[in-house]
Amino acid sequence: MKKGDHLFLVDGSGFIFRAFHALPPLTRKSDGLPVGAVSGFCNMLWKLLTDARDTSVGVTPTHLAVIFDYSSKTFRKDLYDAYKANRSAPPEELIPQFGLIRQATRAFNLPCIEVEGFEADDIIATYARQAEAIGGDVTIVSSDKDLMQLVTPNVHMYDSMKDKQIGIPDVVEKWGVPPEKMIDLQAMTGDSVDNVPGIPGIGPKTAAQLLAEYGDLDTLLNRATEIKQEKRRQTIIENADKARLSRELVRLRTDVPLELAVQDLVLEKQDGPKLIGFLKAMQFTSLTRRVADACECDASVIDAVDVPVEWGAAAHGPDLDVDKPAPVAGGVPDIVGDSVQVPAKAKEANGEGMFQPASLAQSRAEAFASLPFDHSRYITIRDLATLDQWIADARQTGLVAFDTETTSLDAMQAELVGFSMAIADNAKNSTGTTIRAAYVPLTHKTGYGDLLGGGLADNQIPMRDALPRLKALLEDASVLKVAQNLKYDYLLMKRYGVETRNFDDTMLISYVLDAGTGAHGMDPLSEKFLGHKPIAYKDVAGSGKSNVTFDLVDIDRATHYAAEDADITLRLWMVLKPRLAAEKLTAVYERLERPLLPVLAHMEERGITVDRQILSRLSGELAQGAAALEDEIFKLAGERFTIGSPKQLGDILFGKMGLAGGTKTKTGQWSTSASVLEDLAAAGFELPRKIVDWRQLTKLKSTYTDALPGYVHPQTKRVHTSYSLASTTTGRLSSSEPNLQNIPVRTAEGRKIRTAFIAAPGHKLISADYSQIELRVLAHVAHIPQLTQAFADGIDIHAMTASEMFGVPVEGMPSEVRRRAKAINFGIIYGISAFGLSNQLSIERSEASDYIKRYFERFPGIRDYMDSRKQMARDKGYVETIFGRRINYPEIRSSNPSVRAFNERAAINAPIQGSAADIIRRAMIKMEPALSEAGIGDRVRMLLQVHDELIFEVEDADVEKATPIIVSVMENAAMPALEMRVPLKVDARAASNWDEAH
DNA sequence: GTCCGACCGTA
DNA sequence: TTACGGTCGGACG
Repeated sequence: MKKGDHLFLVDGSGFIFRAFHALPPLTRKSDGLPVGAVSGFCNMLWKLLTDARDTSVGVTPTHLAVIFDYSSKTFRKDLYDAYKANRSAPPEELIPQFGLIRQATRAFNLPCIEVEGFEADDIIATYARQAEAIGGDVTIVSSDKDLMQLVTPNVHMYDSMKDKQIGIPDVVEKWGVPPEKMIDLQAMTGDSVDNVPGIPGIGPKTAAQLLAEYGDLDTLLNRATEIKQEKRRQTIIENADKARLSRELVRLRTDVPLELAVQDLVLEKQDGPKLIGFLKAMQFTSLTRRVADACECDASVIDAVDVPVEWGAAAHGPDLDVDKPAPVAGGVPDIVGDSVQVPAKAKEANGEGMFQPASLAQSRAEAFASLPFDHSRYITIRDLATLDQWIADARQTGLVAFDTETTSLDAMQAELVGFSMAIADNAKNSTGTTIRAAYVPLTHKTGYGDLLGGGLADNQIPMRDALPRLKALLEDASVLKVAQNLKYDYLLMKRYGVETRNFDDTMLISYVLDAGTGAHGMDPLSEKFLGHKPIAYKDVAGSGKSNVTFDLVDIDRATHYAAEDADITLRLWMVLKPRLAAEKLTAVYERLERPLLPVLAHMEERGITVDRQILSRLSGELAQGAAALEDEIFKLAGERFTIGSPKQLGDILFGKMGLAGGTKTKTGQWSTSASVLEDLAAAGFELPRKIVDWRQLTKLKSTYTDALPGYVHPQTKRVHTSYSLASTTTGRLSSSEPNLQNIPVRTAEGRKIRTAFIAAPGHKLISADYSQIELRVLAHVAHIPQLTQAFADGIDIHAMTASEMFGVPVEGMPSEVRRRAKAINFGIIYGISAFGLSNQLSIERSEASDYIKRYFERFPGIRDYMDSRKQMARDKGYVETIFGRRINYPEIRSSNPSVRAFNERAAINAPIQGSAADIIRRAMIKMEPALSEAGIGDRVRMLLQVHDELIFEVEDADVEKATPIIVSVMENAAMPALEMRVPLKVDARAASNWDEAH
């Protein structure tokens, strides 16, 4: 190597992480091997080797090496034990790519360098300084800030993904200090990702300012007493040692012992066939062609080389908790199922391969796709001997599908009328189904036409005999119970003293597999997977006026309906369960979905007390207020009309009164939404203001104060909502009848409703809510250093955003500036568009565009994140949460641009909203065991969940003990499955009503 | 009776 | 700009 030579040092380890997040996911066609980073790496290398001159580097390398980390154990770990301690395991798809990129490097005939005990950065530093000393030039192919300290007039960095060269001015522009001060700057700011402590509360801005003033870190520390700001002075003095330690951690070593001298890194000629053999193995068709053209080889005669792959992934997907044995349900029955239920034909056709999850799922789907339903095989069980036999058969096969028939859709009020079972026999039978099903009527009444009606129908097993047997079956952990929407049956049976154990829920399995592709109710699933439209409930029990409760349904008709439900449920399980393993979603189902079912059932069963007197008093006040407004509205309008009719109101405002500024809804009606009315009110019109006020009062009255008392349970005197586990696309829960997730909180008037939600006598309500959980998730998934740092430092996140974007200091910031930043932050989570933001902030579209542009400049990781989610949704048809929950977007490739844009925004939002939902799910699952371990499991009762908030009812004396446990479970909910890059924060408060606790 | 759109409450 | 559920009016049969 001599003066004028040019050494390229490629940061191989850095590239793979960066490429993984920045580039669209890509898998090898033949087997799904993830190869996105490998592809990016090969393309980048090829470009550098062939026409680096045309990139922003502008020169061709004479020497080149690719550098890797040897392992995570380095000398830094000896300096500081916690260094990189909170690094989580790399994403599953990355694992095989580490090895592949090394193999790619060798295929390119390039030296592949790693040294035990040192990071790639140290090796790069050593080579860079050596080359510089000889008089050569150096380009470090990386954009990692940790390498910026190496930049000199002769050493540049190159961000290959953005094709951007980084020199001294670029470092100064980005960090406010020249490269040689980067070490001091990083020593002060620390790095939460690598666990470099730094000085708390000092970010890059402050650090740069201090360095400008004091010159370097030592001087600063020596003269720290001169710092004017009291708080800052104190933390710097207190953390001087941490800063010195941090400096040693971030300072790169330039004395790494190297086997290959810098002269040996000379660029060799490419071996075309060798490279093509590798590229073909990776199935990179276009790069293979380009390489073949360049070296004038005939790619078609070159065989793909054998590339060993370390997959590093279990068939069931990631295990989400390492410290806990996997919950076992259905291991044995799965096998029983395989060997018996698939009709003989499907077995033969698929041969041995069917024992692989994917081919089993495939063959099951085909076997059941249109297997006919034979109702004549359904029986009614009316005697104990037959019932006992069926239960024995269920024990024998270890698997039974069941369904309850009741008098109500409300599991808290329903009475058990009968139950059905379906069993898969161990019989070889090629002529028909191998599933048999039966209905056990228990409390059917005599016909309702009977004047003496109400008596029990004849020939039913008495409840007192049947119930103990049903209990024994449902509580028997050696038998897997399968049901559709089991939470209903679980709660119902719990009220009869039965706690169902070892279960699967076909609705939840479908939800985990196919969220986003349609409903997960039994009827749609049956049509979709079994090609069968089930008997409609209303055809059995009637509808409308002639609707009867199930106990009045004729037992023969009931048998057809009920037994069919159990039959369908078992078939759905056969089809869906193997897909979990085939699609690597078992862990999501077993860790996030199934265990939540009993937790929610218990919450629903507990209910919450609402004070009916408070509500009725509020109703009176609201009625009065609304009546007064009505008079004024009619006077202003000059006529009486139905204020609640948007159609009539639109005619009055924009027709009769001829107000300007109206917009139309998509059906062509005048829009009278609150924002339209607010605009008119701001323009000086009285009527719209009154309408807005009237709407608020009547909304509160009709939706809350009038409706809630109707949900008070006659026996428990409490309100029992119902949570749906499977009705959102993102993994959130929903609440209905009543919806307790939309109780007002924003206005003072609305909050009064919350005062009616009270703790039982001698108890308090504790409300514990996550602070900014979605923005924290965003910081984590998109790797936004400023956000991560701000959360680590406990800084006001919206103010920080405003400060970054508008250059306004946090202290004394006008509230309007912060408000805008806040709207932008939320916009980002929602998949921002200039149109949406301009609406939200009532500003021009062009101004909103500028904001977004500036945001992306300030936080470039955000744009990368958004692009990568869109790309993933397009490539794979789904995106996923940090715990692997999958959300499908079948319409992401729609030719309709607005449909497509909508799906893209949703695909950006879903991983954020869904990851937050997964986190609180984990907290809920862990809550009862944690409280029990502390000895207060039976005295602290979780009642409600409102997306980022949990509400508990606790005996007065236990509040002090319970609160820190609740907070800790919530804050640590992601662990140990996942170490987040940002801390989670939970605020908790206790009071006698929900308003004061919140 | 049942369905749909408009509107509005929550995170 | 994301995700929900409930109430109302009004049109349909």
